Amino acid sequence: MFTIGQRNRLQYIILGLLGQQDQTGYDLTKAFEHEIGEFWQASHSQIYPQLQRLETAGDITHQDQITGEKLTKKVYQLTAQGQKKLAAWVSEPSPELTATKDEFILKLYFIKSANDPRLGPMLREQTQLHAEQLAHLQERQREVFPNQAAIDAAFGHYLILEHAIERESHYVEWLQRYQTLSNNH
Amino acid sequence: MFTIGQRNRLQYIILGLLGQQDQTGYDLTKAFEHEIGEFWQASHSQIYPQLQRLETAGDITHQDQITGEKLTKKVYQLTAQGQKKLAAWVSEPSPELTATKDEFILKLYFIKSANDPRLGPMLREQTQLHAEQLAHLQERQREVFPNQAAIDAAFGHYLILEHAIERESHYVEWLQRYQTLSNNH
DNA sequence: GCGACCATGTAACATGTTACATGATTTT
DNA sequence: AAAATCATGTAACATGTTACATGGTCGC
Repeated sequence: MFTIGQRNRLQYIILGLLGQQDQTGYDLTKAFEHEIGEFWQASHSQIYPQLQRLETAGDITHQDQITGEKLTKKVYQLTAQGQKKLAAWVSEPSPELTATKDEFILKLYFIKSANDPRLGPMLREQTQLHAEQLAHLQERQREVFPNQAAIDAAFGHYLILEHAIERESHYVEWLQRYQTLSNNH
Repeated sequence: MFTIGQRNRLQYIILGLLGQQDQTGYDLTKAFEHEIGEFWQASHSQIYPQLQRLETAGDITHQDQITGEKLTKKVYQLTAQGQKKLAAWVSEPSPELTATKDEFILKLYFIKSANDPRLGPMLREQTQLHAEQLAHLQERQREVFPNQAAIDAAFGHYLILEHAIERESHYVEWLQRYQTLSNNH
């Protein structure tokens, strides 16, 4: 029912990011940390080899660019083939459900009784965590989408940020609903 | 911010399942397919080696049980050490956010305009998918928790099923909110 | 000159998926 | 007798994380 699949999504994300603007592996690494870090993660040790493979496959090319005296950066850009590949991926169906591997949810599964003394502290800890994440996402929304023009220019990003905010908001609400249980810690 | 970490959660889930009742690797495999498939997945090729490692570590033991003429099953059970390890894991904080790697969300990120003709079909496809999942979860809830006694006996499971239902319910609602966009397919 | 950051890689290891492999039991 | 299911494993491969490794640039 849930298939993650070995589908190498990373390559498409890189293509998508390069579709927005030419950039280096370092820039892409930063983008994964800040720009889309809420939705996908990848470290530079995955990104650099993947860039090499994409170039070999003919989906991207690069120009060397010198900074200062001799620091050589590789600025990557999509080829026509890469653009086609990206568009094909986006248009393709996504018929698979996502497996959310949430450790807290898993631990809850093994809590048998509403009177278990561990329940209260666990719920409080998660409320704290998700309330912080909610605040972070709301801050991001204010930052990235200060006006309608920003929304119109990156509508998909706006949608998924809104979705993430609502999801966290619901998560916190659900946690708080049972917060009063076992307040004895 | 999001750390998945190489924490080998599988071992704890196996301990948790064995804590509920002694069973074979085959039974555990089935449990991952049906019982907790909504929350975690693992295939038999992960489970059997992990059982061997847990036994070597002294967290579980097994008795051979003969079925029919000569089919030998290994029925695993927790040791006192395994029980301790399980309890320690549940009590431990879970301070890390879960990275939800949802391919559809990722694709949306690269949709720049509300007028993109791909948007409507994508939203409809996902609505279908998540509405089905929602129905499946609701069916599970009716099946597993037909009365208050069932809830009292597996309270954590009840909580996470409720959470998953509400999450899917919100997901569908959010998708439908933008469903009217680009109805030209 | 020093520290923070820019910039690019590889190595080792852990985890997860798909395929390969075998044989017994039960149901139709 | 055949098909479905029970039952247990290994192998090959893909993905993802942490650590190792190196050197340049920029601001103070």
